[in-house]
Parts: sequence; C-alpha cells; structure tokens
Amino acid sequence: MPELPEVETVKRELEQVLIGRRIKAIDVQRLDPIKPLTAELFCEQLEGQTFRQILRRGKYLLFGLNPPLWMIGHLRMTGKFVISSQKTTLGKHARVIFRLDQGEQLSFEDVRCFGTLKLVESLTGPPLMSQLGLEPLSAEFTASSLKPLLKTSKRPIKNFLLDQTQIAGLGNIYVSEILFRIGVSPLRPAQKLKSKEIAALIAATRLVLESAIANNGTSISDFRRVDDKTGEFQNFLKVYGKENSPCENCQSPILRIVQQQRSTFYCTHCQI
DNA sequence: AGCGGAACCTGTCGGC
DNA sequence: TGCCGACAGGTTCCGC
Repeated sequence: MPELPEVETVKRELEQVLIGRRIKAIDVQRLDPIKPLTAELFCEQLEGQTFRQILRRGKYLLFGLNPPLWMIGHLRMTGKFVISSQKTTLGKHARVIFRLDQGEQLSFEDVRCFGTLKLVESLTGPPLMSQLGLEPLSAEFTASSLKPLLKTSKRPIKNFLLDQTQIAGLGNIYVSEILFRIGVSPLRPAQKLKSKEIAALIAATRLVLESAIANNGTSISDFRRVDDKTGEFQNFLKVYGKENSPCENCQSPILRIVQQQRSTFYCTHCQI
C-alpha cells in the first residue's frame, strides 16, 4: 500500500501523539508481523520502553525507543498504525496492540499480514538500512548522484525506479505519475535517459512526493491516516488507475501494461 | 544483470 | 446467490 508520502504522513501524525509515551503492555494477536521473534520475546523487549523519536527511511518507519533499541516497521501493502483510546474496540485486523501510559493504544493493523515489525539495536547494520538507495527528498538526490546509477542499468526505467536499492521510497503509483509528468515511457531503458530528462526526473520526483505529502498521501483502497481520515492526493493522479481515460494533454486513452507483474499506466503518445 | 514466476495473506470486484 | 479469476500502494527468493 503505502509509498513514501503515505509513510511520511503516518510518521508525522504518530510523532504528535507517541513521543514521550510509555508502553505498558502489548497484545500480539498474530505472529506474522513479528516473526521470527516469539510473542514473549517481542513483548519482553518492548514493555516499559518509551517512544523517543520517529524517523522515516524510504518506506520504513523507525521508532526510537530507549537507546539503543529501535522498532522498524514496514506497512507493505495493507499495514497501518491507528491510535485510539483503550476503550475503543478494535477490528479483526488488529495484529499487534501497544497499550500506552495515558489511556491510548497504538494498533498495528494489517489485512494481508505482509507488514513487519522488527527490533534492532542499530540502524546501520544489516539487513535493513544498509541496502536502501538514495532518499529522494534529501540533498543527496541530485543529477550527479543519480546519473551514474541510471547509466549502468539497461532495465526499463519503471523497474529501475521501483528498485529500493537505487532510490528508496517510490512505489507503483508515484512511479507512473512521475514518468507521465516528464514524458518518458516506462519501457525506456534507464541508461537511455538524456541529461535533460534526468534533471526533469529529479524535479518531478520532488514535486510529486512533496505535493502528495502536502495532501496527506493517496487513499485509493485502504490507505488511511492515523486518525482514519483519508489522504487527498488521489484527486491529483493523472494516469495511475486511469486505464482508457483520456490523457489530459492529448486525449488519447491511457494504456495499462504489466511490468514486473505489476500494472503500469501511461500515455503512449505523450511518453516516449 | 535482469527477467518471469511464485510466495507471503486476505479481501473485493466483475463476469457468468 | 454462488463460484472463479483477476487484481491490490510491497518485498523476497528461486531458476533461467
């Protein structure tokens, strides 16, 4: 489900309520998110801990607890964090529930059970953070850092942009949107992008991601914010999910194709 | 290197 | 109403 803007939206909302809160107890309803840890070991390490800070890297949420402990969350397709009062009865998709010290609860909910919660004592060590690529909203995301990566890759640019070890945080929706905005076909080999197009790619990536964050992300099927409100960026999508709709530039129908077993939407006339 | 396919799991939607 | 296949914002592993 969520890509960088949705994860960033969740991060900002969680830090409003979570910083300084202590974990009093944990209910593990399903083991999938915490595997391979047992419920006993997971709870034992976290109970009594206080949330100190929340960071985001790519699509990962990093919960800083009492140093050096971190809980690294990944929402995958349908994961979400929900804050509510402990008086609230949670739905059947609540997988791990953290009871906090002021009557609130943090619930990790996940229909498909792909999401993960992992405990680590360092953010630099394997297997997670060390293999993530450029952070697209950081100062390091420039033509000079991206160009050498593109030039060595023959893959279609869509596949390249989805590769988290190259750029961390883009997913299926935003890649289609970004490529439409720069007029580049998702099928074009990465190394065939011209310097001008690389510059445009960087600018469009920043613009689309920042705009999506400003609109609290995209809610197409089940992304919801921490307070269960929807994001609004779905109102600004130009190609994603718009098969057969007229392109807003040239009116020709938006095409849906499959790359890496995933839908790609684009305009064959405007994107070359 | 990079592709296709399957797997992880559950739910929804459209067609017949 | 019911069944069946396709599809879903992600990642990883395996074989070619």
